[in-house]
Amino acid sequence: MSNQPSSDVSNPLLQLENQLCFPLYALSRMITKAYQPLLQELDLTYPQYLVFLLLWEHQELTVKELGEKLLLDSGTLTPLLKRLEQKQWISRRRDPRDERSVIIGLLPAGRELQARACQIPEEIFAKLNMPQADFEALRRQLNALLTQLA
Amino acid sequence: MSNQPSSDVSNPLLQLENQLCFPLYALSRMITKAYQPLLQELDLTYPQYLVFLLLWEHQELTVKELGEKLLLDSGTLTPLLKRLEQKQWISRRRDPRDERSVIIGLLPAGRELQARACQIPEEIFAKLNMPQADFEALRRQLNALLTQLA
DNA sequence: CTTAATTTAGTTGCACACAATTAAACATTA
DNA sequence: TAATGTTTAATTGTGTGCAACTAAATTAAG
Repeated sequence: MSNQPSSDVSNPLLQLENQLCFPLYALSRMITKAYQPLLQELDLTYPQYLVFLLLWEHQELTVKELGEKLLLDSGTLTPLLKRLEQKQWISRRRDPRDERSVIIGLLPAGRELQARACQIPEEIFAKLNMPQADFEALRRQLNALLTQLA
Repeated sequence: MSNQPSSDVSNPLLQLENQLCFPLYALSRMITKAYQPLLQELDLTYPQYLVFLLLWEHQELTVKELGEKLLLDSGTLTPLLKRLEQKQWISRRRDPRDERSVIIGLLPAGRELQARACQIPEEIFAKLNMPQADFEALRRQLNALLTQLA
């Protein structure tokens, strides 16, 4: 006759509250949503922004390399990259030394996006409203878990 | 003349490595992928599993309540719930006291899924291969950040 | 050199996510 | 109570994610 959540077969391990997966899933989406208004001004989606972070740093990467770094496969990347190609922000060409590979490069308009994006990290950090130390600690912890699992 | 990543305009704040968002995004997808083979045996997707976690605990919830708890809107939930209704796992009916609301309830087949799901949390925990204390600490930290931002 | 295996992108199909809009039911207020 | 505003789902359209499959190029084995 207890005043339980209303089920007598309630398994604490099966409660949303006690999952690790859910806050990861929800936080990931919330942070993506925090980026959205900033990225909208650049006409970029969040995964497209991640691709550009890599291209701004490396100039050229194959689809395979992008997939390894972002943990995304060609089923996701190919249509995404084709949309960026249509906007003339990136180039796609076969590697002449290995025709299986497609090399993604920055076009001038894509390179110029960097200047407009460079304030985004600070603006996001301000939105999060977290102490810098907590931010760094969490980032390192999540990165460690990520490389351990990948 | 330094041996930089190959760009002279490289902004550390714009490197994938230094983002908090990326490990969250990638970890979330990796954990979803870890659930996939277990959920496949129940013919469930990961977001559908989250809906059932709530329904097993609360028996009945409106679409609005599900959306508040999962941070999802009706554009995501309505088609997802209709698929579960087609499988005869849940019921969807208007609240007679407020015809705007749709009440989602468990049907017998949906309730019986719980017995088959109850080993999943342990199996996932084993896959993660993390000390229990780390798991709990991370879960609490992410939940705190989530409620702070939401 | 030829066959078999592997690697790499692309394609297809399905299920989210979410912004934007619509429509019905309910609440408020003049 | 009539007009206005709010709440709640549903709908539409776009863009991921990802499993499964295909096809072309390369490599390895015999």
